[in-house]
Amino acid sequence: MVSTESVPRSKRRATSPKSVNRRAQLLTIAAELFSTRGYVQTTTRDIGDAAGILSGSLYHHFGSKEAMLDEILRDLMGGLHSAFAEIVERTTGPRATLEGLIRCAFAVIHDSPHAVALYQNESALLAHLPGFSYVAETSNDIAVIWLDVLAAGRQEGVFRDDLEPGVTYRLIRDSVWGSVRWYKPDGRLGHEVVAEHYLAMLFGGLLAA
Amino acid sequence: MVSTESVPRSKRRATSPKSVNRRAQLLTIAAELFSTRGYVQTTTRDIGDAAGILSGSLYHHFGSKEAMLDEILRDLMGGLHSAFAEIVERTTGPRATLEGLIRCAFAVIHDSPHAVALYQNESALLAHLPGFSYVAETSNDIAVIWLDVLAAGRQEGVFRDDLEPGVTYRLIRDSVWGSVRWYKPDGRLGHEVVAEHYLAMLFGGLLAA
Amino acid sequence: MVSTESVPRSKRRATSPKSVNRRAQLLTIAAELFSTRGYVQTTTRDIGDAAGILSGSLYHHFGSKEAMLDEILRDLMGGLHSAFAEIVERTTGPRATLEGLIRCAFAVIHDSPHAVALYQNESALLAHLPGFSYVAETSNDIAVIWLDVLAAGRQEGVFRDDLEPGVTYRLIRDSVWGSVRWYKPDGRLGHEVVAEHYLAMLFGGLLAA
Amino acid sequence: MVSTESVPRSKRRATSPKSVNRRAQLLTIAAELFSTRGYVQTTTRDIGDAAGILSGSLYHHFGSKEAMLDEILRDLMGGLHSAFAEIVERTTGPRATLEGLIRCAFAVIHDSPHAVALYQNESALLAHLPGFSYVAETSNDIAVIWLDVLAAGRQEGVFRDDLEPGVTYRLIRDSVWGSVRWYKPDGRLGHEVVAEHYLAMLFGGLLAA
DNA sequence: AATGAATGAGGATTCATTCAT
DNA sequence: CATGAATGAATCCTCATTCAT
Repeated sequence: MVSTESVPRSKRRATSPKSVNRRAQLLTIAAELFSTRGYVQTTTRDIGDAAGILSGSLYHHFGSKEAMLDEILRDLMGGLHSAFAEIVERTTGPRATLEGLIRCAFAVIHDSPHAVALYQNESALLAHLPGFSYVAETSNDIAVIWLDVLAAGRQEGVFRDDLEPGVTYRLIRDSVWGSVRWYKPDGRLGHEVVAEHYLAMLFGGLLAA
Repeated sequence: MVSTESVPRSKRRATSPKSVNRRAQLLTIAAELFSTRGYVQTTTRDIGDAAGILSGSLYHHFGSKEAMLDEILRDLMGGLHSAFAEIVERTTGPRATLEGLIRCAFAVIHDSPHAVALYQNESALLAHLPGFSYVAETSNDIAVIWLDVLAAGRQEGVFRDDLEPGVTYRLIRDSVWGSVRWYKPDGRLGHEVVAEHYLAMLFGGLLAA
Repeated sequence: MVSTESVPRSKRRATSPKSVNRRAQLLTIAAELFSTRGYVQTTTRDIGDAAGILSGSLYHHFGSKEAMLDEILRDLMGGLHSAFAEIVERTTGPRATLEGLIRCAFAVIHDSPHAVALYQNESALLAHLPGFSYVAETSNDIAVIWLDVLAAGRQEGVFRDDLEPGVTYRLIRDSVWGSVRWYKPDGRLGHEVVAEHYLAMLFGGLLAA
Repeated sequence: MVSTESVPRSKRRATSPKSVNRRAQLLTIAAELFSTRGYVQTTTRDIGDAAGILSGSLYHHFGSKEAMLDEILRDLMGGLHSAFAEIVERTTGPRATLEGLIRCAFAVIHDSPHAVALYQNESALLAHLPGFSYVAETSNDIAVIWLDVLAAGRQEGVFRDDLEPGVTYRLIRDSVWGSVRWYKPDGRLGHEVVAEHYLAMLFGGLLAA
């Protein structure tokens, strides 16, 4: 997700490496603090302390604390949207697509737990912060993608007819993303296992045959 | 909401009835603000403004802002626990019990959306606030209740054997309580309908027969 | 200036008197500090110290340091404009009017030296501060008043024909308002004396007959 | 203004010529910024930006931001004093001398508008900045020169007897130097014209014959 | 019960300045 | 000469809380 792709290894040394790394380091630190303590509860001093610099020095890299939040969320939302869009293109059939989306979501939670937690936990804040409307907007775009899959599956008779896609989507979404609060990236329960568990339950139902 | 309506002067004297009402009024206002803006973002002045008094005057009714949060959460958690315990006693069979628990949860969301949202959204805060450990504790007690039902159902062959109760519980919990973020108490979709929808999906699965 | 109009005299004791005074006191203190140290160099702590309260307590009375500056300047500019307009109405003939304007200006400097000094010294700041455009605007309105008098006097043959009103106005204005930097309100040289001196020099010229 | 123009590489080595130029360039930039935004409001970053370098790099040329201000003002005050002294020597008769001083002042405003504006606008700051007492001192020396001329002219019967030289000096000074705020060095109104206008008004008075 | 003035402990941000590279 | 990361002190402002009236 933070990709360090095709930059010629040789040229790497020159301008960016240190500064780019520093920014990324700081963002990682900030994301973790934001997600565990909450954005407002996290002081710039907390971030500075965790990074080993003074809080004022953060402003050499970022315009404000809010700018850090913005960068974290923008990365997440952008990556999320394109990842989902790609899955829709790559798969055939609503069931396969939905499986792909769900597996992808759990993978993202595994890779960027802090950013996702931030997005999950700070909804109240984000709704009121000017300049963060793109979060809700991308959220909506993503909802459209998932909804289309659910609606198509119902249309095609793959998904049950008595379940309303709008409600179904929300219920699925909350199960999936809510897992960020209990999933441990380095625990014994891998994200693929959790995904498989959820898919089994979602598709087959809780009841024994 | 800001109302200072005409309460007969005579009735004003009785200390308890009025003050009890006043406390409840203030808590309702606070819960709404806390849940929409976030606890930290809500200032005592916000609450005072909404109640038509000055922020300092809140301290005649409550010891602190935190005390208001405490009272809101204590009411919620207590009610939740006893409601769930009662359902366990009143019902027979894991399936009926689980149905009861889920219907109850959606009903609570309908009745106390703000308190539930508070509990959902402020997890990061609550984990760090001293004096609020009871929230996590009651949370745990409740988890035990639900887990017991799921485990018993699996044992009895009512629920699928390949689904691990611990994971299942979390997935169900997040779907159910997560709905507080989108459920509209005065919308056209009643809480019973949502509960029914979820139960259908949970028990029968998403796939068409 | 802060108007306490039609409130029944009897009830007056209740709310305003203290707070109105406090605001005025604080503004007086702020104006003096602003004008002697400069607006930016004056810290809210300076103001608080001078007022005997903590800097944070200023925010009980004013929304910001800038709001204090605003109130000071708004009072000055408003008073200035209406005073000049009144003089134009009350006098007849360009010479008498100009005399009136000049005497009034020196009187204002005597009465509100700090506010005038502020206006004189912080032109660079005021030009860049958003929300303070009214200062330049009122300044312009006032310039129009003075210019009209000068132009009329030249037209009527009272003032010399070889002096361009635009330039003349600026030269007069700077002499008059510039005196705020050296005039001492409690010195032996009264503002009437200074006005008379300037009028003598302005009308008759520096050369001996 | 941001120019990094093509200076022959060969010439580059000589430490003084290039660096002297660079210093002068930077001072010019600083003077302009100081005079338009105010000294305090101008950040070293502003200066660096305008010069095309980083703020930290300014410290290769100057010891501090204050040192830049100092150099600007020292140049101005020194030049001013010697120019006035020379005029006193070169002219005969109070009237001719005063004319010379005034014409010179307007010429200086034309040549160094930013430095003069700085001196005019930052009086509050300069009075409190330690190490800048020379500004007030030279100011005083200059005042003595002008005062002597005025007093001599009055003594000799060239200037009116009813005008007190001390007050007269201040009124003249403010008109003259105040023009820095509105005079446009590249406008259609040349500084000689303005000087002539002022002299006509000052000597002959505003009233028509 | 409520007011309104004040406290005091932060918290985000700015900025001149330093220094290793 | 210039960079860019960092410092550290100061500044404006916020806000829960107290208390005399």
